[in-house]
Amino acid sequence: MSEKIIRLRAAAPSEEHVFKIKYADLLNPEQLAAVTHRDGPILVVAGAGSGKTRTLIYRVARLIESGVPPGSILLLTFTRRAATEMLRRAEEIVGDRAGKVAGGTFHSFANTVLRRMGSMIELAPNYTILDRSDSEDVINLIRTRMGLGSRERRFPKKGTVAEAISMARNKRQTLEVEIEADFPHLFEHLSEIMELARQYEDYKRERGLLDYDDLLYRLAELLEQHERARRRMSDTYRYIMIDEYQDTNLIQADLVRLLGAEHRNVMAVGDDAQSIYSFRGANFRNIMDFPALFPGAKVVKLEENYRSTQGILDLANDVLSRARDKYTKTLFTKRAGEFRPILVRAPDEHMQSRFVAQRILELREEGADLNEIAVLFRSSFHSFDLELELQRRGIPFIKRGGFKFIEAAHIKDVLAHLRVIANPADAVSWLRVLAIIKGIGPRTAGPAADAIATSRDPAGALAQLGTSARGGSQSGLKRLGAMLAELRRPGIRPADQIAVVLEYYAPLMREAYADDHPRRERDLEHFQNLSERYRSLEQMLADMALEPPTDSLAGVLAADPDDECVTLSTIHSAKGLEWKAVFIIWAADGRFPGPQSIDEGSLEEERRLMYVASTRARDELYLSYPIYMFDRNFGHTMGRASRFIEDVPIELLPTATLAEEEDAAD
DNA sequence: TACAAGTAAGTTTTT
DNA sequence: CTTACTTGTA
Repeated sequence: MSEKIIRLRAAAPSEEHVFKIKYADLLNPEQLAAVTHRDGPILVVAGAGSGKTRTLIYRVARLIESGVPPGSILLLTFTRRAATEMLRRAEEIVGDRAGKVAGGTFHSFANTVLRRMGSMIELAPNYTILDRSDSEDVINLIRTRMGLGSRERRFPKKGTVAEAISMARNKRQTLEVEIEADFPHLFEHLSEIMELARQYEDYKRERGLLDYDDLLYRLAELLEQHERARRRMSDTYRYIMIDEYQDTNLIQADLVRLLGAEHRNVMAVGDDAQSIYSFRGANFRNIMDFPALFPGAKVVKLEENYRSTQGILDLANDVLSRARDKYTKTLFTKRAGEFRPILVRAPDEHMQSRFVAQRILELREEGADLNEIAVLFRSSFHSFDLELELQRRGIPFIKRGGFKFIEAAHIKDVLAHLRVIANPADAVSWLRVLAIIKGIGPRTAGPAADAIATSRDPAGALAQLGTSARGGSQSGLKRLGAMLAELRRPGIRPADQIAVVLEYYAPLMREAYADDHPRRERDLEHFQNLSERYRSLEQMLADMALEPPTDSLAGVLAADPDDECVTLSTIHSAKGLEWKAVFIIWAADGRFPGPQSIDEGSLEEERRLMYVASTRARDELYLSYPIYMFDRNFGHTMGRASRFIEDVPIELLPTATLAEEEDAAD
């Protein structure tokens, strides 16, 4: 006869006294609801400036305080910067425990997992990550090999083909559907492009290459096909948070579904009105569909804005109110202030630049920190004239977005040498490495690169090539072989490897870029400095592909990063950031929206972009455009205000015109 | 066959 | 400014 057992349950530590942080005092009721939510799916729809980041940070703190091990929290963000910044702020609240939280972009997370578990799906752990231009190089190579693009029938450019292929994958569509919908002008080449895409896939698989899309696809493949991997992931990461959910695409949503399937502890945070990445396959409907992905998801809305003054919000709301898809959100604030944004009509581009520079100097006089000022624009080249003007007046700035340091040909050259060390099967990098040598052109380099990459003994294959090669290339190949041997020295640090490459590459570069090699040499020095942080070559290469230094080339040279400086940024790169004073330049039809955004779908996205731009400002917002615009196609034309602000009532957006100062006594 | 030099045309946003 | 393609030269 067994005795009956009565089990005692531990008292639920439900009350707030367990927590050191007084959440209720620090957060509004909606934020609090999101922060104190513990288990199960939750969607936080957070308007611009509504304390979204704050909410995420306190949720991390709260989970940690509740006894959740920091290592079992995964924070997926749009950039690594965003993740590190959030975790830094969480550390200020709960101490360095927060540093153990796993965080990064979808791509970097996928990379970490695939390096560790990729062998389960026949993926060698030393794969190389192809950035966009690498992919284009591969596509170009295959195109030439297929004999496409003869004189009679022009073939689309590699960039366009790469874009179509990537877009199809990001939207989970067949190439055929994608091309028909978004690239109708490529339709006549459909069958060739499809064959090219097939060969591109094979090429990557055979040579251990992964492009950005592969990182996501192969992680999904791993999780879908291997119960064990899926279990391990969801055991490791019990709590998942995703920031900027409106800019995820279907594969990313799939990854979230797979990662959260076991425990369903998933928090998605985003704002449908700020969806600006559809060109990357993002779909703002994703955020609406979150409750369908995780039925029973709690939904919290944050609508109170803590960032901007009412005048700025009035303009932002007005821009959004004309959107085709009506959003229910209307931002409001309790912040007092009479400031109204102003639309400045400049006679020409240079006057616009002078206005911005002058106003920046005035703001500094008024006591503003230069770090609190930003100039935003639709396309990276819109700031060229302003950059010159700022330089002329000695106003320090950094530029974000646009052409990146890492994309410069000479940096890519140096990286290619390191990449063939990390992954000898990386034929794209071999191609680059070989083509640098004098006497070797594309005709020779192509097959040679493939021979080396697929060889069991790449170093031997290279040496053999050196002896059989004709003419002048022999000595070059010999030098390359010797240099690579030195790179393979066991225990060598990445920074020293770069030093070895530079010694070899510098003379070659001086010849190849005779006109401007001093500038490029400074870049290489900068690169060498960057590399000092790394202890593993693999990590450095992955970082360079996934989270390259965000400063563009111009910015690196223009300012010491420690100094106070104005930020120039594309609107895309300004996402999630805020400044005291913001200028939006080139707010002109034909630039913003640009000439390629004439269809209704992309116009809607451009409008959201204007919304994002204007909600970056806390206290002051200036929009401007030049009246006389020079256009390559139309010559000089009269500029008009961007259609997104054209109909804004003048009370919400007063205008001003620039005039030269009268010549007073000097 | 490799490559320099010259011409013509296209140019968003990013992991 | 970059890239793609042509032409001329070694």
